[in-house]
Amino acid sequence: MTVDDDLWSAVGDPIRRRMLDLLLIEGGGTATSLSERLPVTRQAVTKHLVVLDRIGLVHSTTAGREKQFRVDEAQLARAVAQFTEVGAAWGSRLRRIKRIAETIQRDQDANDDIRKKQ
Amino acid sequence: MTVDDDLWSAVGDPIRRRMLDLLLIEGGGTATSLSERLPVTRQAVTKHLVVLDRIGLVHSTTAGREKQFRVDEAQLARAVAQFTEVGAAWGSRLRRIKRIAETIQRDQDANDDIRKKQ
DNA sequence: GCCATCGCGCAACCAATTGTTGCGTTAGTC
DNA sequence: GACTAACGCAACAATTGGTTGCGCGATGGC
Repeated sequence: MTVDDDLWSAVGDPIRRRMLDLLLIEGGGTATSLSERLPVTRQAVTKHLVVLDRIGLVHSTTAGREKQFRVDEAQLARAVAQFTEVGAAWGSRLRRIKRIAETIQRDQDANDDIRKKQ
Repeated sequence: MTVDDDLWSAVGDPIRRRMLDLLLIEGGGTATSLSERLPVTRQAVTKHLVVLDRIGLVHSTTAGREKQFRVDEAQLARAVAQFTEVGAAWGSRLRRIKRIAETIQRDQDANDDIRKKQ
């Protein structure tokens, strides 16, 4: 499996990443409910949902006047796998980069802990 | 550290990812040398290099009429850390996603092995 | 020294993506 | 039956990623 550009670029957009976050946290949502927590209009959210739907990262079910979206977990897992794959591809110098990356990640986790305790 | 949208979207572009690949493999390169191995013109590559330079993923040194670019490994490591961070954010909410992703990755690695042996 | 050429930078232009506003339609609610 | 909530669609603007075309400074063969 080579890197899937469509999948990657879909997740590359910061708004779409936040949408996936929200859908995961709340176990689903509609264009309207998502737009209330995002700095864009409902129509913009709808367009993003079309993109995510087209590549299968989300699916929708219509109930009455609501159109509920939820994440396709298997597909999202594929995306996560791509991140690690690209990360792995980076390096004959990977070892060094990976070590640095892990340090950054550890610092990050430490900061999260501090923040959590406040 | 929250996710850095600029860093992410810089690496989100497939052409820029390939550019980083090439720069890593060959230890550097110019807009012209990169464009020879990419399906876009030199001018397009230049624009991408500007983007990568602006966020510090690459640096340039001018020598005569050539402008040599090389990757900033620390910055690239930060990018890799972001991938794992986002992956972890989704994974922590859904253990299952993480498990599936790891399975996909293992399959991927296995395929790589096979390919290598041929 | 001179001139062909190589690598770059800049500007104009085109197409796709991402956002907006405005309006129409359909499904529930009173 | 009227009101409202959720949605779809269309027109438009801004940004982004690509192209072509041109000009300029550095280099190297003669």
